[in-house]
Amino acid sequence: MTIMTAERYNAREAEPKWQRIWEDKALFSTRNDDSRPKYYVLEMFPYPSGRIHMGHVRNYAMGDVVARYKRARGFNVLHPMGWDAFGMPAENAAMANKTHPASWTYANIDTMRGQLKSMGLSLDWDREIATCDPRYYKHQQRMFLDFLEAGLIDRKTAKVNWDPVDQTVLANEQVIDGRGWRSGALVEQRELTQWFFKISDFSEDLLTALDGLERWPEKVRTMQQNWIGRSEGLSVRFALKPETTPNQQTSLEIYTTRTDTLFGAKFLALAPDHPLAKAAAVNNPALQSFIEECKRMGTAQEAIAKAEKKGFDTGIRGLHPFDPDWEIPVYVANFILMDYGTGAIFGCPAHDQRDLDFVHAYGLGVTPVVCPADKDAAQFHIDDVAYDGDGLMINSRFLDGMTPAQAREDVASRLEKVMLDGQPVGKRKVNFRLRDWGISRQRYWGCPIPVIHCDDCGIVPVPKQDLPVKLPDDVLFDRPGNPLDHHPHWKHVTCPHCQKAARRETDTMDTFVDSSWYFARFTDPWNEEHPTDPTVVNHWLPVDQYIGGIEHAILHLLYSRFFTRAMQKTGHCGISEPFTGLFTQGMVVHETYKDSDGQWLSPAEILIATENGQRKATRLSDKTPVDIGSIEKMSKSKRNTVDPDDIIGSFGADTARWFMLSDSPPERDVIWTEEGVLGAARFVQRLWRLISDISEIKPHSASVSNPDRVLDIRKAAHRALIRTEEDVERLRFNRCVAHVYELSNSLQACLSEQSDPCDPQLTKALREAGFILVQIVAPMMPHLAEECWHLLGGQGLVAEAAWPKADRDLVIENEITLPIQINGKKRADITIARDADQKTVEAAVLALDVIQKALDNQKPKKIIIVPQRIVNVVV
RNA sequence: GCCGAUGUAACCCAAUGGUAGAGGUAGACGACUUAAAAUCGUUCCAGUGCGGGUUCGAGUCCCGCCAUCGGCACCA
Repeated sequence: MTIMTAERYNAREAEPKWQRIWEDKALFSTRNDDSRPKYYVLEMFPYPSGRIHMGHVRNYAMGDVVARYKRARGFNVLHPMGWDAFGMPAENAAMANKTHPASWTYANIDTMRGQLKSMGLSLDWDREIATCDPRYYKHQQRMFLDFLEAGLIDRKTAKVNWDPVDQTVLANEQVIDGRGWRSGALVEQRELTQWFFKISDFSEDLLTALDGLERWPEKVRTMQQNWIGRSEGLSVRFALKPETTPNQQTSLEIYTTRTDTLFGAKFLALAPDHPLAKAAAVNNPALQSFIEECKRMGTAQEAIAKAEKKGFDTGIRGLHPFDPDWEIPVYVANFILMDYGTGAIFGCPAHDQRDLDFVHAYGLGVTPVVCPADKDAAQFHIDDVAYDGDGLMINSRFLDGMTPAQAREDVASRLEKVMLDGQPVGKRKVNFRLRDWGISRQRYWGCPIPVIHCDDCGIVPVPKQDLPVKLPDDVLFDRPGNPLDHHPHWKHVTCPHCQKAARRETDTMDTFVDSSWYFARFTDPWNEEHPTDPTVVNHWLPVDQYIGGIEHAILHLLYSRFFTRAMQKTGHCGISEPFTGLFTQGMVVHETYKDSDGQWLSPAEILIATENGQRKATRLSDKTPVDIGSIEKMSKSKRNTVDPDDIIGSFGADTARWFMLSDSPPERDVIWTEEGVLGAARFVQRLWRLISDISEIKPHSASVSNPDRVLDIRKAAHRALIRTEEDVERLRFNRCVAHVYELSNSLQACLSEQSDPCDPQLTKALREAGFILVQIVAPMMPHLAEECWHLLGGQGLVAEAAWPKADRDLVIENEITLPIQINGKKRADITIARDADQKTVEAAVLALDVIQKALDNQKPKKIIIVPQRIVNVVV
């Protein structure tokens, strides 16, 4: 039976219609006083860059599936949206287009809000916040003052990239090959006094608490673990020959985790900004210029690590802690970081690649001290690759024959007893790689740091009743530097203490501060008095499911974890971990295209055709051939972006959402293809036709029935339902999509074999399956689902309907097919009762012809029976 | 450079250590059509990036390599 339906589903009419109905019924406005169990699902809020991109579509489609599903399952769901609205692009736009950062930002927000609304997301727009709104940043300033009072904030110097021509601080991304992106001038490191959040006070807790984050991806926990970088090592003071030092200094403290390699030491190395390096440079112009050169690398770790290893011999000589006759040269080296440990190390080239590269440049020699177990100690030597594995100690006097772990322990306990200047030479020390969080930015478009500098009173917090410290509107971007600093009067204020003339802090906060607590603000965004309401925030937090890009795996998530702890300490919330469930989604990528001149072309400018199985691209305008390039992250510079508006305009939001959820697992990258979108669009029509057909089936009056077919349909529907539940819970949306396809295929096959009118039992089963199909589709394609729900005559809206109850008994099979392997290769299968015991299975297997043949009258060596899984016969 | 990940059919992907295939795209053939699109039906295609190892059995676990991607503290 095929019922011809002439009409097509018109997404452009249907989608706005259902969106209006949802909005009129305020379906997604969440009340804080609802008694149902809470569920907080949050996607990382966007930066208002101008227009949404496909990455947003993917991210928000995923969150919406979870939100709609949990709502159907009876939860009071909080699913809010806002804007990460401070940041550099607004200032760049201001300079380029003479627009004000605020008007640029708010115009972008308006555009993007409209785009998000057209996606049909079940968001509570009543809670919308923008971090650049004084009603938001007022509370952030308040918490800054509370943190200051609680001793969670520090002021100290930090290195910044300085552009000497533009006279401004540059972000790492604005430094290209050691030069400023605008001026092209060689960048220098400069030290500025900056504000810091003392995140390192929480190092140990941030590390150990990772174990409790069971619903976080393992890889993110590992990355954070490595970032925090706890190490147990030893601080060792090397004696210096005083006559070789610039200041009669008698010792140099280094930090190491490899005390076992002490007898392989070839040099000591100082960071270029180590005090001893600076002192040595005073009367040494060559060293001074080497240090200058190091500073020109900027502050990015990547540049420092990739640079060729270079050093400068200071002439200072250290003495080996176990041998006063053993002199070791002290270098300044470009790869030593002042921020880590003591800013000084001893170098053992045989067992550290960086040290090895370094000695190769300066001919300091290599002595291996750890020999791998499978190598001969007399023969073992190091060429270009350092050995960092385990083994036994060699060339190390009293340590020879120990394992490195034993040697580390032995050296530590010996050096604890060796005294130098009345202090032990070695001290055990736990060290963290994690540094304090520098939040000062010398920029306009950020949250002002609410303090005042007074010549007499020092640093004075802005009184809380004076908050917010608002950004001035009348600023100019006609000269480099911070507009707050050269504003005619903004920074000139009177000291709250002594009423004398004083200056406002002109630094603003890192935008990561804004995004470190927005999830808490969403719980009570209307609160004018306080950042949060304790009852409300503790009811909603932690976020049950947080979804966002893997690029935030470390900084944003770690800062938010710190900030939540700081809020807890200052009474702004009662918990320490903000996100119990985390999911990191992959990127949206697309093919790239170049014309014959090597210019990037956008997908809209080309036509792709298949010739002899080969995909060929031509330019639409002049039919010239186009090179199809590699698949890359969508970016404006490569012109391989697809505007969600275009897709939503031509196919509808459901098609865009469906395609973004299908195919690739959500944590992986997804390739945006024209074929894929067309496939998704076709399925929208197919599903609509299928449901139309089901809704039009007429049962005949006779009671004849085909019970097997009825059961098959019911089984297919309930199996799809159960699997969808499991997969939504685990955010495996691509598999949910597959279940929908599978069920549609089954229903379609059944439908095409039926006569009209239809068996009444089967009619009932098909209608039941139709409803289930619509409900499992609803979180993914909500508009189409409403339309189908309506066709089937469902009560009310599918967005309000309770999730159907799966009948688990239906999907249990009594007989199973068991594959039979001989020596691990599949050779046969048997069908046997599900609950058959091992002996029955074994007898059935041995009775098989193939097994008899393979055994050739021998006894099997072994029979492995994995119940309900597989049988392997070893012959 | 360091840290983290990924690599399966022409393409995207699936597979608690247990039959390499759930699903989609593309292709081929057929039905419908004057024809095309759409639709429906049938069907072809890999031994899992490379090299070793553990195991009765490896896409999955371990070691080494290659390629690609994310992060590296002032992009968000």
